[in-house]
Amino acid sequence: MASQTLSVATWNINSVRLRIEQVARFLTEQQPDVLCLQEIKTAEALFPHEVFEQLGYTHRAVHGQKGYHGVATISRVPIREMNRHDWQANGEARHVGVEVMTPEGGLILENVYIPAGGDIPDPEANPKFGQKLAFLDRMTQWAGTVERPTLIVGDFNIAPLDCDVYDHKALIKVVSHTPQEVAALGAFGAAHGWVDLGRKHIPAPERNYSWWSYRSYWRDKDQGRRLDHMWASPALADKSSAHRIVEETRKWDQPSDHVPLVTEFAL
DNA sequence: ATGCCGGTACCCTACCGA
Repeated sequence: MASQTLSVATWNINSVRLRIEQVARFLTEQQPDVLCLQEIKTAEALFPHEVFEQLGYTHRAVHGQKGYHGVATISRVPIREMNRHDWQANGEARHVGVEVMTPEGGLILENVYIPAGGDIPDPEANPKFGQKLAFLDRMTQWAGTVERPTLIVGDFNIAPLDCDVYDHKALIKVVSHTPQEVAALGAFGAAHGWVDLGRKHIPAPERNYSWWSYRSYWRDKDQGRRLDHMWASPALADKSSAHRIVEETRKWDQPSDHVPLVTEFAL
């Protein structure tokens, strides 16, 4: 049987309703088979299902909530929703897991929105930072139980490598790049042997940003960070054939502060 | 180096994002 290709995208859209036309443009131009969205900022009742339906993305798993957070996985190949983990243990909608049904036996696709963690990198002084670390701990416990080929994607809100930020020394105490978060993400990686596809295909220290602040002085000076990730089980990672960052979306009118990533697999 | 930008909810200011 001829091998099939599957392309998977992830994008923190920062309100799917406000930017539904940008999502439609992205899908039309990039043609991913599956798209994982984060920060949809809507309950499922107001999710723009009809737009995706018309574009051929007839399979959807939406874990939304009113106003904040929320994730959705939409697909033009069959998917089956598996679960909605609450790794922050407070009810926020930050995960949806699906099985992507392919002729080759399928894969598990986990869509996550890891908490940002507030401003102060100290769990005693800042409960949000503690919640971020607790989320990573629960994710790590879960990773040790993964048995099927799995792809975990989304807004990790951590830039792990020195070259994942524009100035390592300047950001070492800034939440998203602190040693404590980087170590917690490293423990997660080790728990399953995840392969960081962004760095498989765009090796360090090459520039590989996925987020730029809305503050103009950061945008203008290209002071970005690599906060968005696609990590694969080892055997699945061997099948990734191409990976790209669609940076142009950051220059569209009223853009998200994150840009999409796309990985293609030869299954 | 800074929510100064940008979003939602709800009632216009508060809260959230990283």
